[in-house]
Amino acid sequence: MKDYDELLISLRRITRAIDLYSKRLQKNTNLTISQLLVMEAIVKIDKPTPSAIAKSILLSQATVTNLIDRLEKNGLVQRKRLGTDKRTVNVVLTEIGEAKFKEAPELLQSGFLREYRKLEAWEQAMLVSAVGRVASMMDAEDIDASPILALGDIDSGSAGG
Amino acid sequence: MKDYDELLISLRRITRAIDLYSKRLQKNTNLTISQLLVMEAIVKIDKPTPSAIAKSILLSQATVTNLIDRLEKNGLVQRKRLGTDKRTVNVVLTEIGEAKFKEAPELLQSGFLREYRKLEAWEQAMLVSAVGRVASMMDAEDIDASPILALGDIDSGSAGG
DNA sequence: ATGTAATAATTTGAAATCTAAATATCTCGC
DNA sequence: GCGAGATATTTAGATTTCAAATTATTACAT
Repeated sequence: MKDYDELLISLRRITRAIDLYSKRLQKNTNLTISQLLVMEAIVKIDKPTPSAIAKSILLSQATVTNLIDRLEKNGLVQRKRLGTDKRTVNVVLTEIGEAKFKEAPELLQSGFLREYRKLEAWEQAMLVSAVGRVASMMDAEDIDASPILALGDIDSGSAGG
Repeated sequence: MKDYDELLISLRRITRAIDLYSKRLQKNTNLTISQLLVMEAIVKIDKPTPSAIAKSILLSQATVTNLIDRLEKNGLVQRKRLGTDKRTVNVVLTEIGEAKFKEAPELLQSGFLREYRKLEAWEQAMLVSAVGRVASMMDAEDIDASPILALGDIDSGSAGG
């Protein structure tokens, strides 16, 4: 039993719940949370390029390219090279995309939102702050990464997988 | 701007940090967090079968099968049909697996753990409790999903995964 | 102008994850 | 012993995600 076991389990529950919700969404609307996030970013950002979108929703550029591929294939967005710089791609919603986006479901489970909205303001603030704190501690630059590397390929010999 | 935007962003930061850590681990040790969780479960559980492992680490059976495949290919675990019931598979660590497991890295970023362990006990408890609460709210049965489920299949019983 | 470095996007390859379907085995009633 | 239904596992198919390698274009220095 590690001192962070309970936390780890809670985090896995959260991750899993989000994933399952995303998959349910896809089944019902043919859109995943990530795809919706991309669409939201397209609407929000001034001149939405893949890299700007990636930065705004915390995904890598490669992932965003992939998501845009899917959205484009489904006719919801379109790539256009508008600016003078021919490297950059601008992504816009098609009419169908706009329509779908307007009636898009929430990005968190309705069950969660119902509970969350029942809470007192101070309780919500407390949760938001706690989760934010965990996030900061999680994605901070990991200085101690070295000990891991120092063990060095614990495995330098074995099978590649 | 939605009322849960900040929370959503924090959750994405956490998810991403975990994923990146897992990938870094794989690069250095050829093991991911999920694979380590499976190994941990094998050690902890009495007669570890894929389904028991899946239940204990909150993954679907299919995912665990996949992870065991990978571990087996790398020589860290072995499948054995020990019991009288020939359907069930028992998973055991090989010697190599045991050795690797002993020197396995932590399941959360060292940077996070360092920060976490600096906190007062009450602060840790507060974070654990807050994250646990979010998890409960997240993976609770989603009653409002009814529009979807109401079609006839509340799935009483089975399936966990 | 020409070549080198930087930037934007995409492609490639690998892993995790799910549901649903397929396979193998077991239990129970007859 | 045999068939129906239950249980354990695996396979199939899809998506997300990343790093690294590629491709295309721009910016800068000589």
